[in-house]
Amino acid sequence: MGRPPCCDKVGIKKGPWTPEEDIILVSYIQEHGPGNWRAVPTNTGLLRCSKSCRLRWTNYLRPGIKRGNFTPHEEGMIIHLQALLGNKWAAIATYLPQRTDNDIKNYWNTHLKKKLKKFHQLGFDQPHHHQMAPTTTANSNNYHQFTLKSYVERPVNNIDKHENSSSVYASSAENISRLLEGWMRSSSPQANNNNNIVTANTNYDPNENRDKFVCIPNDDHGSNSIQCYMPQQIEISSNGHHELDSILSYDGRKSSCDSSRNDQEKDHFDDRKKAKMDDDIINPPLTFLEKWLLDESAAQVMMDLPSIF
DNA sequence: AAAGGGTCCAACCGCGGCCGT
DNA sequence: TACGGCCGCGGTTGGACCCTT
Repeated sequence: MGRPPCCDKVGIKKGPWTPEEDIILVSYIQEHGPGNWRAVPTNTGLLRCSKSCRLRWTNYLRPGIKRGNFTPHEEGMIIHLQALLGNKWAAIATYLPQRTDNDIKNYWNTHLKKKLKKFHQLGFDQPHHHQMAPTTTANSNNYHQFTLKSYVERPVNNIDKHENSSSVYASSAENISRLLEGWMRSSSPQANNNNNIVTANTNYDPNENRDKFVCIPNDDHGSNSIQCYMPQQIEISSNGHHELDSILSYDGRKSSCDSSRNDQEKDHFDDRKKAKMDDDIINPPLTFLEKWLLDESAAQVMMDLPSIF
């Protein structure tokens, strides 16, 4: 037998969220943490399905979300990562803390696709001397021929202090307080209590938050140190190199997350992986992403993009 | 000033994998 | 082991807003 349904469809509210609903949701999550979405509508009295609650939290109320225009740096990363990973927006979002997968997806569909199309029409669609992603997805684009240097060299200390993990909840408070601006002024004592809760949260579980960045230590390639946002999956080893499974294991023929791989294939895959890991201990490799980011040969092309657009 | 078209983005939908029962 | 709900993801939609004519 399965679980009981998370919610019944009858009486479920749809459409835009009200500030009141946001407060209820944020207050609840502050107390209980994100997760167990099935219980959220029941415990909060929200007339929303669990899915809607999760989406609202993930795409709007979650701490550390940055709204507004994308920077050229972010644009470059999206273009780059889309070329590498395809339309894996959630995966791309792990490299862009503060941006949701939904935001990235929207931005891609509304801005970048057009820009790149225009870029192609300007005659930049011939194969470049630098083919960066032989294992890229089936997307029949040539975006992979570009690379962007700017975000590779972005020092961590340029990152706004509000972006670091110790203040992620402050960002959430900003989000919702901005949202609730005006409403709070004329609100009841209850609303003021909620406001206090919103701004005073300390219960946020960092393990639930993908909005993290780590500093990749200097490497030995005669390059500036790489300091960029990286997803949680990265493990920094003692020798300063890191393993990025999601990239390293990416195979253009078959994704590493393809659960349809049969056991035999999996065994071979595991053997190869183990052999590679052993080899890596002796010769710590640059990850595919690192190699890509460090390749300066095509950097200038991408740097010129803004002026072209 | 109004109409029509375009743009943007929050939210919904449907699917597939995971996991509890 | 099978069933069925939960969760996360990518694709799509609808309505508000903006721009052009």
